[in-house]
Amino acid sequence: MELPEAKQKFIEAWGKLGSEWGINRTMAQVHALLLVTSTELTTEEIMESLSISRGNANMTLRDLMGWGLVEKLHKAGERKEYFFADKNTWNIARQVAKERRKRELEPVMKILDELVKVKGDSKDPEFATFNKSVTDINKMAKNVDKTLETMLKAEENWFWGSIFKMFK
Amino acid sequence: MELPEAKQKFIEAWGKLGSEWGINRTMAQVHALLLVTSTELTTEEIMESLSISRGNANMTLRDLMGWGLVEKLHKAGERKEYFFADKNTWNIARQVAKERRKRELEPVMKILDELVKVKGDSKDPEFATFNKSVTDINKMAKNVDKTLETMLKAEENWFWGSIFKMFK
DNA sequence: ATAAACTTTCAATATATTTTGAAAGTTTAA
DNA sequence: TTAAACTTTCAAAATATATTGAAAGTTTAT
Repeated sequence: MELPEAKQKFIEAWGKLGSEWGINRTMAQVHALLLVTSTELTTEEIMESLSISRGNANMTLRDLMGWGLVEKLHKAGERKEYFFADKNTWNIARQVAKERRKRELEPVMKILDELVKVKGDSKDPEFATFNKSVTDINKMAKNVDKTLETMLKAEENWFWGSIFKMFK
Repeated sequence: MELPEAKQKFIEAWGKLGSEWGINRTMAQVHALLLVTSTELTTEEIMESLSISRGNANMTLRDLMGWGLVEKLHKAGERKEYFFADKNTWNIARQVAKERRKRELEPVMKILDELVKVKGDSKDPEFATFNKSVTDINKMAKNVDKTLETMLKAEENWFWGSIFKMFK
């Protein structure tokens, strides 16, 4: 397989994975493109390369910057903005974990905390079932949250090393 | 907050979280409804309770059974099918992890394995960048895969116990 | 000030996903 | 059989999400 075809395959695969995980396909594709490109790219080049419109490219790049996955730089004497992605996979994973935790896990945990407090007759099977499910899910959410917190603080080797210890 | 309102809130929250993670909202809501209901429910009751059509209820329940999150049972002397959800949170997490691993991680890993093999001139920055990104992502994917495998085999206490050791 | 170079916005449009509901299919009891 | 009770299917409709592109906005150089 030649490099351009391989890049194309990577962009497609990353786009598909992204869309399966609630990240818009174009956003994942722009990210993928920047990951496999050694130079910084302009909006123009990204539009061209992925056949997307200016508006789409602009919004997507802003989103990616909002996620902390892409940065822009200005070259001396030029007015165009150049974009590049952090290529450190560990940073990418941490950044995604950080954002999703904030955007999705936190709001759900807030609701669960409310629901755990709901009082009722523990003899009532409906209440008992509700209470058990909500309490259990709340505990798991807290475990996930703590694990993510650890991951955010951790160095890559330490983190995977710890995971591997689980295999004994 | 009263129980019916609390159930409603839970169903909404679970539906929202699901849709942010690539699981269709209705599917997550039906699952949530079954999680907080002590009795088995018929298609009719689920349709009624969530205001969804028969077709939608039927397809969603089949999907949930496909994910291994819901089962049906037949009551003696009755023709209707009754549905209920496994209420063990750890089982739910494992089941979801298992399915998504098979449906999403495996196909991506297959592509990454191909892309890692692509040969090129290591003096060419374009090739070097491509190769590094793909190789790094492949490694992380393999780590995630192994962690999931461990999780699938593990008992709940052992798994979270191991995670907690990470905090020292 | 002006205009060229560039970026951002957003209403309109296109695309993708989900839902409906009525018809077709299946099973069971009599 | 037949018919009632129930489940499944799927084309059409509704809804939600993503994309376009031209106009408006901004910045910089002259």
